Amino acid sequence: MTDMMPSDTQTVVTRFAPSPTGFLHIGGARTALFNWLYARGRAGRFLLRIEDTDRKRSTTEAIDAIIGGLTWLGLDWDGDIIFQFSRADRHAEMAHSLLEQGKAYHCYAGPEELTEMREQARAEGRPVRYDGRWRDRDPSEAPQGIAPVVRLKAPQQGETVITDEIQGTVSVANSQLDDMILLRSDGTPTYMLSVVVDDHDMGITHIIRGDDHFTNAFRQTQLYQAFGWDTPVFAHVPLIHGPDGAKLSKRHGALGVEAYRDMGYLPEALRNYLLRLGWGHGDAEIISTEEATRWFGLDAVGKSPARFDFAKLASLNGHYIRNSDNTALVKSLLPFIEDRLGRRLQGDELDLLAKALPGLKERAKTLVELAESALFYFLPRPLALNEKAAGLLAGSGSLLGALKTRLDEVEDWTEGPLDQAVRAFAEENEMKLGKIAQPLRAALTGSNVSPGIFDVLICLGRKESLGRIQDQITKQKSGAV
RNA sequence: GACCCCUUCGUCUAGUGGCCUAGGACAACGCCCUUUCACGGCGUAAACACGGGUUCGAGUCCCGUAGGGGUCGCCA
Repeated sequence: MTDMMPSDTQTVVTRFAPSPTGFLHIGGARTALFNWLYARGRAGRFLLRIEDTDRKRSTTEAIDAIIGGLTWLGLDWDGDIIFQFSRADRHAEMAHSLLEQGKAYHCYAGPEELTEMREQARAEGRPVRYDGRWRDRDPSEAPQGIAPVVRLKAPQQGETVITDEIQGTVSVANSQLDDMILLRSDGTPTYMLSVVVDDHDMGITHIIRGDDHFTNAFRQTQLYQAFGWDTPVFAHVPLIHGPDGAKLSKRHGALGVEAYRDMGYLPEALRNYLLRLGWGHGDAEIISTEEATRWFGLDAVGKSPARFDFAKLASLNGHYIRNSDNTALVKSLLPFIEDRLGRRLQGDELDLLAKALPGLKERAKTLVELAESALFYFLPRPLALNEKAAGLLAGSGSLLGALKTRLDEVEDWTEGPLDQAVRAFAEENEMKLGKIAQPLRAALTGSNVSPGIFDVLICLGRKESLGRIQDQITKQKSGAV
């Protein structure tokens, strides 16, 4: 394995090469992350290439989604984005040079003929592949009026070996590989040709990609050999499966990274989670970007597929939320709150949010949860109560009234005096603090769950707190009569 | 079907022949902390797919079986 590595003096160049046929899904995001980490940790370059040679399925929306996803994740690439289709002439030119050298040939078998060939092979239980029927035919036999494709004249004897940094050394008999199409009948290059030429021209030293490309590596190796080029280092990363163990595909639960953003996950949490999916470094779980670039290597990437587990992502996300800088957190949280509130937050409300955030962020696993837990601060009086809060108040009798009388006397609305007043009130009534705090919490927040009660009292302020308590007293009285 | 790959607690993983009566994390459960919920602390339960070898000794090496996955496009 080691002797296949390029010499130490060569700079590492990796690339992420998605096809713009949909959003940036979670597997692609991890592939991008691994490539980014590998290059960044080795003072190398990380390039982005959009594989848009399928003109029918490539969309600008998908390109935007991929760029947006990478940007949100914080994975920056070096230089300009390469659009593969813009290099089609170069790819075709290389195919023609192979044709001239007799290493490729024209094939006149049309789509129907090939389908028929495959169906028959399948029916007879034979391997399903092109049988090379035009490989050695004389050009004079070419039928008129049919545009041919160009196929590689691949070796039929021996075997093709790839040395993969993750999968190890694997060989396949050349008899298993058919002559791949290089140029379509309209003269445009296929993926197989384009990747090889681009990876070579871009000076890619390490190809880190999903395991679904593993068998492609054999065909690509044959192409590298036909061109007389050295192969880059291959590293095929096992795929990510869904929670049920089935393949995580776009139609089976795979989501775009923007969906994770909308669910309230932080990019640093998603990055940390993705990094640990299929890769490990001893017992390390919470891994900073700096540590990740320092530690990441292909030798520690596992060989088996991993299942996606939302619970662990959520746990990591909670950690990153708790440890977020408040100013930055407010910025990412604000859209979630305003979206739920249906309006923008005013200046003094922003101050309130900043003040309340430390108490709030302790208890949320996503920005969605965080936003919902913050909502009560901004809702107008009188507050609607959830079921449990209503139950707490119903069972508290005249407690609120007596408590309010006591709180009315507190002029210095800060933790010390408030704490003192409420505790004194509890002692006088021979009640545990919880018996008082819970109804108070219900009146103040409309819920049975919230940050510490003194924190809430202070953030809300004297006037608003007293007002909210009075609302419930009034409601109780009217209800009693 | 053919070719190739994979298999340690429910999940992600540590483990590269003796340090393993298999470690960590998430989830679960219990206890503590406590004004609720979280956080935090402590603890419990939980795995080397199976069968053969090799070896003084195997989770670690080899073979087979079973299960899972990937690929087999004029898609990428």
